[in-house]
Amino acid sequence: MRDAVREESRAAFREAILAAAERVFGRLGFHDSKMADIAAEAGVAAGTLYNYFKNKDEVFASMMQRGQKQVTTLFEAHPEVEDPIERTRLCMRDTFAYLEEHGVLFAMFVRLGGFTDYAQKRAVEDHCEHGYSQGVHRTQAMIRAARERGQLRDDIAIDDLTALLMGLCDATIFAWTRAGCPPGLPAKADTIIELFLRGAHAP
Amino acid sequence: MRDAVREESRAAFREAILAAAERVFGRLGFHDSKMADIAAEAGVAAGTLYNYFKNKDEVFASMMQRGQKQVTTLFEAHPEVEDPIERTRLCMRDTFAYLEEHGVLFAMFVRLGGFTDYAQKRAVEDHCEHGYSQGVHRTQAMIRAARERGQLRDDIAIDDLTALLMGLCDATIFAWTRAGCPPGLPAKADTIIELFLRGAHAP
Amino acid sequence: MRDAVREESRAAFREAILAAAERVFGRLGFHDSKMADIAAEAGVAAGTLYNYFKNKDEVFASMMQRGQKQVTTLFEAHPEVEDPIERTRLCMRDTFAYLEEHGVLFAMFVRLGGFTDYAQKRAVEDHCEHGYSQGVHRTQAMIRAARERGQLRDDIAIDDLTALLMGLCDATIFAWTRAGCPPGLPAKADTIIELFLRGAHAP
Amino acid sequence: MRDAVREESRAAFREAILAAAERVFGRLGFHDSKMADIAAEAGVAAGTLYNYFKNKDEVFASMMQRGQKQVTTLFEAHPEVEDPIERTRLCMRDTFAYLEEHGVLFAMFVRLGGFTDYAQKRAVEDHCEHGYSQGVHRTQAMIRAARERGQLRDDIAIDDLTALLMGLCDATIFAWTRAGCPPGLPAKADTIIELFLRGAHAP
DNA sequence: TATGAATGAGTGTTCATTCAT
DNA sequence: CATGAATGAACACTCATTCAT
Repeated sequence: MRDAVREESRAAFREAILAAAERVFGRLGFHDSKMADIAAEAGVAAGTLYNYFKNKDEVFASMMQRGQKQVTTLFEAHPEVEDPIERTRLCMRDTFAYLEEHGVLFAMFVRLGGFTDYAQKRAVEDHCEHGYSQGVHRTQAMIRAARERGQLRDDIAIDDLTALLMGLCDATIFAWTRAGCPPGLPAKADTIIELFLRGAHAP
Repeated sequence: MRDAVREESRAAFREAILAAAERVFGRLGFHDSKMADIAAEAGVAAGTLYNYFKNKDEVFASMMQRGQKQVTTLFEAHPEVEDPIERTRLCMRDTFAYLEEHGVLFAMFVRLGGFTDYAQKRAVEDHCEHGYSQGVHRTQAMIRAARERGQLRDDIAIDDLTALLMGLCDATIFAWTRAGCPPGLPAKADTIIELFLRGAHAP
Repeated sequence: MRDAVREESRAAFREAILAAAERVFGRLGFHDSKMADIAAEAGVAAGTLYNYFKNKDEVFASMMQRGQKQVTTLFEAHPEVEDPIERTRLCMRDTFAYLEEHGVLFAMFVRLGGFTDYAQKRAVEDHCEHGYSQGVHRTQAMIRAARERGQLRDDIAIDDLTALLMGLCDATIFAWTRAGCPPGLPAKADTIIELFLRGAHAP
Repeated sequence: MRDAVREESRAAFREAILAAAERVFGRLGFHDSKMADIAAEAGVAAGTLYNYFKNKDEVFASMMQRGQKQVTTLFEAHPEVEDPIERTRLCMRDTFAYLEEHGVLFAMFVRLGGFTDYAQKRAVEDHCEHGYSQGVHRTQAMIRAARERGQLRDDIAIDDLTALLMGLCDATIFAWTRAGCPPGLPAKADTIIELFLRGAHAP
């Protein structure tokens, strides 16, 4: 029982530290985020971080994993909706709502794997790569399913369609970031799906 | 005259340093690139860098500016082509060819402004912002022109169409990077334009 | 009565901790031995150490004192033997046997007081100094007694004779350590006494 | 020429740092000596140390090597003296004179290899081991030569004779240290040789 | 009283920047 | 102006010690 309480406390600490890390890394990037910043944001002493994580790299990697897990959950929602495109629209809305709540830069991290700054480090590259691959595979599966149902044109490679859809999301998030993260991101999901399906050409 | 020669020599040094910086920053990211690395890559002593740039930030900012200038030039080419969409396709090809030659990570920098790592730094943010804005404005102008010619649907906001097109480029570059930068990037310009115009829906 | 039991329990804890400290300090030296190591070796929690000792220095000092007490006891044995040199030989055997059982590095500590690493620290220096002085005085007393009995030459200062005998012990222990602590150290006591008395010169 | 000057300057810096390290390590031991202390003692900035040595361990190891080289030189002097014992007496005097000039604690390091504190560290253990072994081998060779000339008794193992002589030196140095390093150490060489040859027994 | 997690002062090391040559 | 060594501020990480449970 004592152990159970302790275990719960440990989990709470870990979660608090990771949430703080998400905010700080999101705000400053990997290198400019100091362990002291994260500790302060989490309301603990610097040394405490090392009771939960081996080092800074592990904090970052764990934060990434946590974010990916959360996003993955969102993207596996709505299994009751049969139409893969419609299901994707709903998941996209949920994910965008999640992004509005959580840091945007963190979203970039999830998407890009902290690309320019961190992806070189083998220690966490696998997590990032894995998270990205998951997204690609999920999207590809959806597109394949939609094509089998005759919903998508078949004169374009699946990879290109995947890139199209993911690029649309990415660009939307990016533009939204640049605009200062105004409310209303989830509604963009509809626009994305519309553009993905019909393109920009005049009718 | 003596001065002219000297001035030319200075320019050559600057150019050599920036080219070296592009390679090193592209390879390692901002923080992991040491001034000594850049100096070594450029074949000069570390101290020499400070005769041409005030500090590391300025090296980075100048490198970004240089890249943007080069890309801008490419994007202002083909003024003889009247059709804005066709002109964009050609410019896109040229730009993609440029990216194949130069470092890919550098391309990410140009596009994202070293986003996750560096954009916070006010010192260079303006350049990045400016480079990105230029891209947005150029794209918006093209889309506006195309719409005025009746080539694009008008039930979607210009901003969204812009995000669509830029996102397609971004995602294509990104996917290409992940695939290990195989030759053939320029050809993707056609796919992008096709998808941008027609969308993914089955006919 | 309750108090007596408690007192006994406290003593048992102290002893267990000091025995653990002896092993750990012997293995790693003062600075590389962490309080956590000692606690683990003793099978208690780190915080518990502080219920028995004020701090790390006191653990070390107490451990030294304990070792010296034990060695002192050995050296005060055999009071029934009249011949001081013969008595010394017997005590030396006992002490060497004790060293074979306990850590060798600890033996070095007892002899040198953790000289290069720790003797600077005033907190424990007194104990070390005291232990060493005790050894010197004991040896000097023995030599003086032997000289009074006409057993030792009198053209050499007592201090030099003392250094000779202690140096022999020290060097023997040291060489034995370097050799990997093979069994048979006690037998070296005879060689030491023989060399001490007759020297190395051919007869 | 420029290079020659620079090279000389580098060597001077290295030497100054090692001399400072000798004093500081001798005063405080390995762990309590901070890089900042050594730098201050050498009159340079902390960072400068790292232009000459990879890390603290390397500073220590280099310092040890330097000391051993110097002592080795002293011990290879007087090749013109045929009698090995007489030659050893002369070398011992020179070495004792060197010790009086240089730090005593450093002398302990040379002899013991920083035993209790540092010998665990594999990084430098080889140097220490090597230095110690050299001393052992030199002494053994001398003793063997003396025995072949019939100068030493042959009923005692060479190893034991070696331990005797080295122990005498060690103990003499140690006792001298404890006495506060009074002048007159070189003269002790005669006493050592005398005791080594004749022993302490009354005639 | 035992526990073990929180604490935070302390240190080895890096690297952008300066400057004597 | 090029050089490359000196500088020292900054930071990740350790671990003796404290204290709530």
